Amino acid sequence: MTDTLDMVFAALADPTRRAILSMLLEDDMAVTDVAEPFEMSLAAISKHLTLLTRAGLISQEKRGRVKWCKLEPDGLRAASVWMQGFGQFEPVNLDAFERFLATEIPDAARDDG
Amino acid sequence: MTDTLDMVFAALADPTRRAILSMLLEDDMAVTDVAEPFEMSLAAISKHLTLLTRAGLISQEKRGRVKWCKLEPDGLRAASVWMQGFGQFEPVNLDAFERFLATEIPDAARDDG
DNA sequence: GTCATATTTAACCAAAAGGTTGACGATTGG
DNA sequence: CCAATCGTCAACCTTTTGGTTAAATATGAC
Repeated sequence: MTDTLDMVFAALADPTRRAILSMLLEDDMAVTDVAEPFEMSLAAISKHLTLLTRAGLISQEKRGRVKWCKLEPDGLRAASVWMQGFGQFEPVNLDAFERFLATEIPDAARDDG
Repeated sequence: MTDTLDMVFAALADPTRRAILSMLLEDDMAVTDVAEPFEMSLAAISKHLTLLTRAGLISQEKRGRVKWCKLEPDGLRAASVWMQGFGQFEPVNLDAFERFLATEIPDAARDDG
């Protein structure tokens, strides 16, 4: 599963990972905090996060001993374009979406603090 | 995997199934004809088609001994909506998000379109 | 009726997915 | 330094996925 579309769609196929993405929509989070609401081990969440990172849907940056997870909305672009091919759907307007995040959810749109 | 989004995204995660959907974009096809370009048994393709049907992405209608496969683009809608919002359980953001849809993506915000 | 065609089902298999626990390396704080 | 915290890795397990082949079912053609 090295193809981008394969990885993105597979990443989205799991409800835990979709929930993680929704959480990250509000704000960047540390791995431990991402894991907190789930009834599942930290190791399992860590694997989900690795998979989301490889799919390009999030990025992870280590600061001190804490690893911060950040949504990468642009990771959806290839999938969105593919779905557009089916006609009747509008593309996900990611540029506009990021502007939306910046104005409506200032914390989540921080670039560098 | 009974959740609709799970099934749709999982269905899209396989390159064979995406190729099948692309083929059906051009025209309805019989199972045998769908299978023809693939280097894989007819039984395998039959399973892929069953999965696509359960995900709501295609429908199959038997006429005589031939089973016709037809694209159901509307099956992508839930996935498309999820991707637009990148998640849906943020009550605070919903109003703003709909305003966002209305201004940036007029077509997608139609209720009866 | 018999044979060919279209498709599914059953039994099987290897590999991948998703989870567990426990040990480990890195970092921070007292 | 020592202990606690953060996160990953390794080993393992079970279930699902994606494929195979062979047999079965249903229909059409002659």
